[in-house]
Amino acid sequence: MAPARRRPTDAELAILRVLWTQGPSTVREVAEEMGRESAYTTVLKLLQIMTDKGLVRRDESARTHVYRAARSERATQRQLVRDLADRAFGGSAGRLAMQALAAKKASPEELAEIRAWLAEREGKREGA
Amino acid sequence: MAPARRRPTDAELAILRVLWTQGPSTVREVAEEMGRESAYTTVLKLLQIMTDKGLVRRDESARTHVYRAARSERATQRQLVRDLADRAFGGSAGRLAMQALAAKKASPEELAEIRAWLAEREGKREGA
DNA sequence: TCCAGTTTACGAACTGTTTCGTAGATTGGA
DNA sequence: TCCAATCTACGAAACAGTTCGTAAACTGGA
Repeated sequence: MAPARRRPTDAELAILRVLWTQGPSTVREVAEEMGRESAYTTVLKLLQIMTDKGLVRRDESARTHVYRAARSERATQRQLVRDLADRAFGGSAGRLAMQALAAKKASPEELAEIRAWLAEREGKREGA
Repeated sequence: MAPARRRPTDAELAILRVLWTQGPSTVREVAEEMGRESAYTTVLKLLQIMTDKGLVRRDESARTHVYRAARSERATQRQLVRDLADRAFGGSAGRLAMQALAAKKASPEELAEIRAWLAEREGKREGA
């Protein structure tokens, strides 16, 4: 069977964030982008481990390997949200959303987006 | 200075969930509630560690100690949401909320709550 | 009093994560 | 060709989290 998908660790997530925003990158590019907080070989090792785990894919055609995220930011965020909902909100993503809105001021744009989303959903619901 | 507050680990969160729903409890009560998945002494050890970390408080007045969560479910949820927003959503709790709504079907009640919350906020905004 | 049962304390093993040093391969330019 | 720079691979240490066995303290009832 497919291996259970564990959530990315903190260090892994930090790297994935770079890959999502910068696109496919070399070890050096990732390390550079992460500032001087972690040594080059630390980033390398992480990327190697992440390759084994299937979190990133590696293009070895050139001497300097190029890594890219195996799953989209979107999909990973979903996974993490689900996971947190299960662990701390009794599985209710709705309650999680509420807390998220209450926890930090969301920008007007975000609020508008959410309203739009709710409105669209409302429309569907009426149709049913 | 105050020690940095790390987020509760998985096992810790599982115990906190019991304490939040059952109220102050003994080791045995917690262990019982968690089913037979973890041995009694595992729960005990966790609660001892959590006491050191300040995640729970221990009443030692009786021979059998009674533990209670040090922080409310609400506050802990907020912390976890903030943390996840920082780690995976560029600090945007609003985007996290969006994903939460998209990730799993929220119940009609939850959606209504969110609408109400947004409406109230809308009112405040208009006043400004 | 004595014992069986319950409790806390402690330590140790095991797993997973993170860190980075060192070694060896490869490359391009002087 | 040779060297300096750059790269990957690997191992090991440091650390955190989780699990549970064992031991010792305490309690209440026979």
